Amino acid sequence: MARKSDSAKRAMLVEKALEVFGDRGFRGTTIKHIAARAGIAPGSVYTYFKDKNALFRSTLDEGWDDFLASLDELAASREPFARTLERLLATGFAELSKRLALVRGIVFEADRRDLLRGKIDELCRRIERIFAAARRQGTLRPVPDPAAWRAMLRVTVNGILFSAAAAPPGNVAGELRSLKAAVRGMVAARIGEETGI
Amino acid sequence: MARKSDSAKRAMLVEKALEVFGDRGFRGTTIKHIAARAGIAPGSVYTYFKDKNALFRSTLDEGWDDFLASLDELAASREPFARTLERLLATGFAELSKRLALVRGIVFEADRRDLLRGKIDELCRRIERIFAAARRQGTLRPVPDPAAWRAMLRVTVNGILFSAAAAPPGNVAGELRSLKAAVRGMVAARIGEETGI
Amino acid sequence: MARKSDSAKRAMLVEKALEVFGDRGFRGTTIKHIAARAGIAPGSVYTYFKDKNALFRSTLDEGWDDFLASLDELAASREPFARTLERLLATGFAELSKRLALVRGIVFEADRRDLLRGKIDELCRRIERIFAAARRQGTLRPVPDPAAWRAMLRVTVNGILFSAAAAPPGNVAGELRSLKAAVRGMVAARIGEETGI
Amino acid sequence: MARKSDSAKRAMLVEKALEVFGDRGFRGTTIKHIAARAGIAPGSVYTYFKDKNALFRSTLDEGWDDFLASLDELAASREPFARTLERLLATGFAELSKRLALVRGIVFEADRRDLLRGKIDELCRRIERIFAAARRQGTLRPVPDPAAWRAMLRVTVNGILFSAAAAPPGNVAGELRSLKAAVRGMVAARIGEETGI
DNA sequence: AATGAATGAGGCTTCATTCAT
DNA sequence: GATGAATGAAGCCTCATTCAT
Repeated sequence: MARKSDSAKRAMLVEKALEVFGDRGFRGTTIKHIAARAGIAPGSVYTYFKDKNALFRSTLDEGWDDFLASLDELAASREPFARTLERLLATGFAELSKRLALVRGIVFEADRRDLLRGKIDELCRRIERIFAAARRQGTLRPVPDPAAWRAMLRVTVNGILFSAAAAPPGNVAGELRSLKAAVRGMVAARIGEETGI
Repeated sequence: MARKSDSAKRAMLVEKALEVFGDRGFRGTTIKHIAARAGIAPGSVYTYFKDKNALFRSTLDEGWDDFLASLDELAASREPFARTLERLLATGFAELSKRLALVRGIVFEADRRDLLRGKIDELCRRIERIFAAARRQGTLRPVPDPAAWRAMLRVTVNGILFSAAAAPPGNVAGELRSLKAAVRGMVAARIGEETGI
Repeated sequence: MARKSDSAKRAMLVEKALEVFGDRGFRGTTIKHIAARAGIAPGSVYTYFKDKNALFRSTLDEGWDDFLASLDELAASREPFARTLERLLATGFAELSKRLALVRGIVFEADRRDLLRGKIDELCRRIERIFAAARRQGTLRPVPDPAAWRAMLRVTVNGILFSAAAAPPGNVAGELRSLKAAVRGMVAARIGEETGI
Repeated sequence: MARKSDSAKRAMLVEKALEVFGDRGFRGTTIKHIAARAGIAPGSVYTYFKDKNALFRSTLDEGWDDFLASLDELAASREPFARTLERLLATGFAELSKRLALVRGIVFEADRRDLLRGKIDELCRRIERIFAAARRQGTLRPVPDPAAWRAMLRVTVNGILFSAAAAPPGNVAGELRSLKAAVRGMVAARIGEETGI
């Protein structure tokens, strides 16, 4: 074989691409930008991806899948729901911090609203699943109007993602911290009711 | 002074530009698109705006100012806060519906996060003012932690705007309705507490 | 209106494009080549043609149509066929000389054999029509096997076109002259028989 | 000397390259296409050929030489010319069928008119030689104007090659058959005269 | 002021060729 | 010798902007 075996290079490329897409959006990003960031020649990008679109898609899909997977571990436990919630917040915001570029990539794409909605729907479904598990296990009370509940969830999730995506580069950590506090506050009250505590 | 017809044409141009920017984003929109929508020649755009950026900025600034202005009338009244809130929702969502393109223009621009944050901060400040007025007038209880309250407000506002911006073109009205219901639900509980009713 | 009215410029562009396509073939020709030959900027080509393909098609179609039209005047006369034939040769070779680039454009395109066959079929049909008219008017005898006759016509037409297209740039005129003489010789014998003289 | 396996691989490469060049023309063919067809890596092509041009040249030269060689056997016999002619047609069209890709490669290359003319001149010379031999042996009458005769030959040969090269992929065999019939018809008459039969 | 053709920089992508393995 | 990833020049095309009319 020639040179390195290089699925590592593909991964590296995805990672770098994600950074640039996150910074500049799809249209604002050029193949040259990405290649420069990855330290390769522009043409080499096409060794790994059919075109700019495929690279973008792979970038989002793969990152988002990892993101979602990180949430699934939370669904199984039997602990009091307040603990599950705390872990959800911890994991969610840790991931958010790690994948901020990804979230920006997802969030800021006027052209691709479907992609965007799809991704966020996936995320909401995962979170719902965590709550549903807790309800099945009796650690959380059922809600009277599931559709309304789901709508609220979506507004909140969108609010978090969008707020995070828009955070000023200089103070991302601070923003995320205050965001997390706010969300904890928002949810705490409602969950308080729902758990009947 | 420019003749009346000129300023009318400028306004028309802003309006049409807003539609296109809302549909396709900044980079996805060409001067030709806008000119065609406005029924003028591409070159004529430059009679009214220095360049594409200036047009975009004017478009957002002016539309957003109108949006904000529509909220200010709500700050002055002495009615029970539940009523003010209802009017806020009514006005807010009516405007959202009317200015969806604007919101999309604001929301989907990775390059311009500052612009975006600025606009949304303005909006949050207006809404805060409405609440503050109600608190001064005693129709709403004070909050214990204003910073946390402000953070929650921002998450919610972002959530609404982003959800609205991402609504599928075919069913915007439906989405906005369910969004409004969700928000009413979210706020109702907290306000219920806060108003002490 | 802006600048010149410019359907003249389109025609000029077609003409220059034809030269370059004729010299270098479709793939060997770049938009830059054509633009340089026409004295305009590369981007300006796209004012008149959607893309390189459209330019190529227009180039061939329009030139070929003119070519064919020049032959149609020959079909109507009642003179002895030897005279018609002479005029056909005169016109045909004059046009061939004038449109050599076009013929090269038609002839040398591996990718586009259909286009090529189509064009040449059109041409053969025109020539057949001239012969058919002469047969109807009794200035030429009928042929026993029209299909075979048509096949021969096609071989001859292809032979002429291809020979002309392949002529060395330095001595096109000489080649065409000797080609014409050869064709006259080839046809004379057969026509001699067919006319019964 | 290169090992046997090497020269076999080179030959195989030439053969496959010919197919692809014949299908897609010089510019339309990529080294990758050829390598894939030959079942080797793109880089390996450069072990056998300096560059794409050299491969193309070798491809045509070698194939064409074989083609020409197949005609030379016809020049020596003492049979009546009608028989020689029949064998010429048989061999010629059999070879044409076998080497259609080659002929297409030769025919459709606007850039390389010299190459093309050279090849076809070689071919015409071989055919002339066959006729000349027959004339020397008295099985065919001399022609009064050899230059004119040569010109006719060239038109006919070009016509055949070009018609064959342009044949629709779906019906090559049929086209060649009808082409052969046409040529037989064309030549028969003249030869009839020339042989005095 | 309005027009829209013209411009040319810049983006995406292809592909002949090289060269580390 | 073989491989195929890497390279980067070069091609097509878009589009913000200019400017002659």
